This record gives sequence, structure tokens and C-alpha cells, in this order.
Amino acid sequence: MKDNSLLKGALSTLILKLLADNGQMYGYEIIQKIKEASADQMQITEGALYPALHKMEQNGLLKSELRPVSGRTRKYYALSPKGQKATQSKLDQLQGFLSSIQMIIQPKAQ
Amino acid sequence: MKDNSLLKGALSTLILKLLADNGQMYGYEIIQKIKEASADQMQITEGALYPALHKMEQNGLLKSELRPVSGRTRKYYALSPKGQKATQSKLDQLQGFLSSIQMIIQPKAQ
DNA sequence: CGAATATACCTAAAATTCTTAGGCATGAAA
DNA sequence: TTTCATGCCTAAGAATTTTAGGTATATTCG
Repeated sequence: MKDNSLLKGALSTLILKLLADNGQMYGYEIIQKIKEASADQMQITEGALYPALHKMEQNGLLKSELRPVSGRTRKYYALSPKGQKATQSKLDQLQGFLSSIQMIIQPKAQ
Repeated sequence: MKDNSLLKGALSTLILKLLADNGQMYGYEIIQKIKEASADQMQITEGALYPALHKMEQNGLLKSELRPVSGRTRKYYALSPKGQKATQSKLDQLQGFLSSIQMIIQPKAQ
């Protein structure tokens, strides 16, 4: 019974948005970025992120490139053309979803 | 590959909030309410809702009561004392989560 | 120097949650 | 009388996440 479970479903959209904003990022960096951007509220686990990245690459949304940086190897991801096209609609979808939730949980003014 | 999957994780919190606002509701009613409140954007399936209600009752968050209404039987749910206590913290959690997502997907002013 | 921590990738089993696709039954509407 | 709305339920499968590892190099601290 874990309660980080609120994250479910939004991860791939967050990845698309981060890559759209930052051009290219590697896995470890994405994890740090999300943690930092959420003021340590959201903690993505590696076991969730890496499979998500692999799947998105398989689906042609991302492309990757290995690059050795100071002794270690990083795998940089970037949006493919297909990924670029998909980003906006996925973002719109997520925004619509968030708005819907807000409409329900907002203290109603009655 | 379905994309209503954004819902994941938030359902139980929505249920708590709806019951907190409306006192008592039955399953079918909750489904309509969420659909209506979200302007038909969010469509909870029965296969998701009923097991969620059962689990929440098992966990002591809800109590239920069968009541026949004009020939058909409705199962009304309401918050238990434990459910009432849990509601606010779950809502805060969800709000924090939504804010975190917003911080990432909001067009950054740079 | 040696140990611990941070960086950086990965995987597999289990748990959780949701979709899909049914089943059953009554009341109202066509 | 047949269809649609109401109202409950379940089970198989899919998808995603948690948990809990594994491997390896670089840096930091005692």
C-alpha cells in the first residue's frame, strides 16, 4: 500500500514536456529535474522511469544517443518528429484531466 | 493502449471528496456525478468504481447501506469516521501532486 | 588509502489499478 | 415488446508502478 500512486498515468506526458523544454536529457537527469521542480514532492523511481523511456522510444516518440561524459556513459533522449507532434495533444489532454479533477475537489462556492 | 489512464491514483480521493460534499451516494450516482462535473471529460467505468468502493469499505474508509428505491436496490455509501479523518489529508496530497505537475507542464516564463 | 556516497544505467517479480467485456435484474420509454 | 436507462456485480487481461535487486565509475570524506 503505497501512496505515491498519484503519479500514475502522467509520467509519459511529463517526459515529453521536459524534453520539449530542454532539448535533450538523460534518465538520471529527468529524475532529478522532476524531484526538484516539485519541491521534493514527486519522486520518480528508476524502475518506473527507465521502462517508460524504453517504451516511448520503441513507440517512436523518442530517440536516444549514448554519450560518454567524464568516464560514465549517459543515454541522452530527445523528441523524435513524431514525439514533437504528440507533445501538444498529450499536454492538452493532461490539462483537461487536471481541470476536471479541480472541478470536483475545489471547495464549491454554493 | 488506452488513454483514459490519466485517472490512475486519484479515484479514491475523488470518492472521498464527493461523499464529504454530498453526505451519501450510490455507485451509479458517483459515476454520473463525475461525468457531469467534468463536462463529460472523465468517464469512470463501473469496473473501476465498484472494486474501488469495495476496497475502501474493506479498509474502513466507507460504510454502506442497502436501500430499495422504487423497485431497485441501491447501495448507499458514506464516510466512516476514519474516512472523514482521511479525506483532508488525501485532498492535500492530491492538491500538492497537481501543483507539482502544473509546475512542470506550465509554459515557463523565462 | 579506503569507504561511503553520488552518478548512471538496467531488470524482474510482485502489487496495484484500470479496461474490457461480460452477467443479472427492474423500470420506463419507444 | 424490445430497447434503453438504472443499478449492482465479477473476472481476465493490460498497463503502470513499487520494490528490490544488479553493475560500474567518479567523487568525497575520514
